[in-house]
Amino acid sequence: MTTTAPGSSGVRLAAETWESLFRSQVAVMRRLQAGQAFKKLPIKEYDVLFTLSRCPTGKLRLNEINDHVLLSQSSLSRLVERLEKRGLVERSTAPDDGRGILLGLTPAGQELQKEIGREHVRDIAELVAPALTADEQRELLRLTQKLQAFVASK
Amino acid sequence: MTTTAPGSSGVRLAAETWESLFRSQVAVMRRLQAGQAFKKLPIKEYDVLFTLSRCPTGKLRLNEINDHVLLSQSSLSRLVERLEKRGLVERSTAPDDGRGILLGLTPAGQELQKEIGREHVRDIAELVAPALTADEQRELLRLTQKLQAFVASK
DNA sequence: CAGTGATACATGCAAATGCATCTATTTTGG
DNA sequence: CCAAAATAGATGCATTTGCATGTATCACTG
Repeated sequence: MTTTAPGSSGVRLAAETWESLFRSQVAVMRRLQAGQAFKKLPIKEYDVLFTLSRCPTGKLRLNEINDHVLLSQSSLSRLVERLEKRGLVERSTAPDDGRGILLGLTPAGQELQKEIGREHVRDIAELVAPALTADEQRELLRLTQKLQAFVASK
Repeated sequence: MTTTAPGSSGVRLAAETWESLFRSQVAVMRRLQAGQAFKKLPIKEYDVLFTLSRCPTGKLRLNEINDHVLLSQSSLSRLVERLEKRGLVERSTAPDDGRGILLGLTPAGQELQKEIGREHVRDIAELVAPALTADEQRELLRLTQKLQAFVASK
C-alpha cells in the first residue's frame, strides 16, 4: 500500500497534480499558439480540422466534436459556421438522425490542415521532446490517457 | 540510450504525448468548470484570486499573473477590472516601478477564494484521485513540472 | 400511437476576448 | 545627461464566446 501524508488523505496530492498538469498545459499552449502556423487559422479552428482529419470515416457529428473541445455547443456551432464560410468544411445532414449534422473536410480543408499540421508538429517536437526522455514521454502519455479514460467513464 | 521507433525520430511520440496531455486537460477542465463553485465566479477569475492567495507577499504584478494564465494582456487587464469592481482585489502602484501595478486580495476576495477553493479542491479530488494511484499522481506531477520548467526556461 | 420529455443544432443578445494602439515610465547607449 | 528603444498597463473596436431560448427531430411511456 502507498501511504499518504498525515492529515491530507490524498486530496492535497490530487490538487497539486491537477494544478501542475493545468499549468504545464498553459505554458505549452501559450508557445504553440504563438507559432507562425496559427496566423492562417486560429488554433481552435485548426483543432476541429485536425479532429476531422484523424477520423476514419472522415465525418463527425457536431456533438462528437464538442466532446473533444473546450467550447460551448453554441460557440462550436458558430466556429463551424466560420470554417464553412471559408470553404474548409462541409455540413451534411446525418443519415440516421434528422436532427444531426455530419461535418467533413473539403479538399481545401484537408490541404490547410496538413499544411498547418506539419509546422505545428515541428513546434510540438521542439518544445516537448527536449524536455522529457522518450521513456518519460511514454509514461506521461500513459498517465494522461488513463486520467482521460477515467473522466470520460464517469 | 532509449531508441525510438524507426522513421519517426521521436517527433511522433512528442506529438502524441502533447495531444494526450491536452485532451486530458480539456476533459478534466470541462468537469471542473461545470462545478457548483463556479456559479459564483468564472473559473478564470477564480484562478487569479487563487494565484494571489498562493503568493507569499500577497501581491503580484499583472505581468507575473499573465504568465500563469492563458489570456492576452488586455483581457487580463479587463478581468482584473471586473474583480476590482466586485471588490475582490485592489490595485496599487508598484513601489519600485512607476509603470507597474501590484494586485492584492481584499478581505472579501480572500473569503470568496477560500470558499470556492474548498469546493473546487473536493471536485478535483473526486476526479483525479480515483483515476490514478498515489504513485502515478506523484509521477504525473513530476513530469508536468519538468515539462513546465523546460518550457519556461526556453 | 398520442403525448411528454429528451436531444441536436441554430440564433438573439450581452459579455468576454484579442489586436492594434496609446500613454506613461524605465532602461539603454552614445 | 539625453534621445531612442523597451516595457507595463489601459483602451477603442471588431470578433468570439456563452447563456438562454427557439425549432426540429427522436425516444419513451402508457
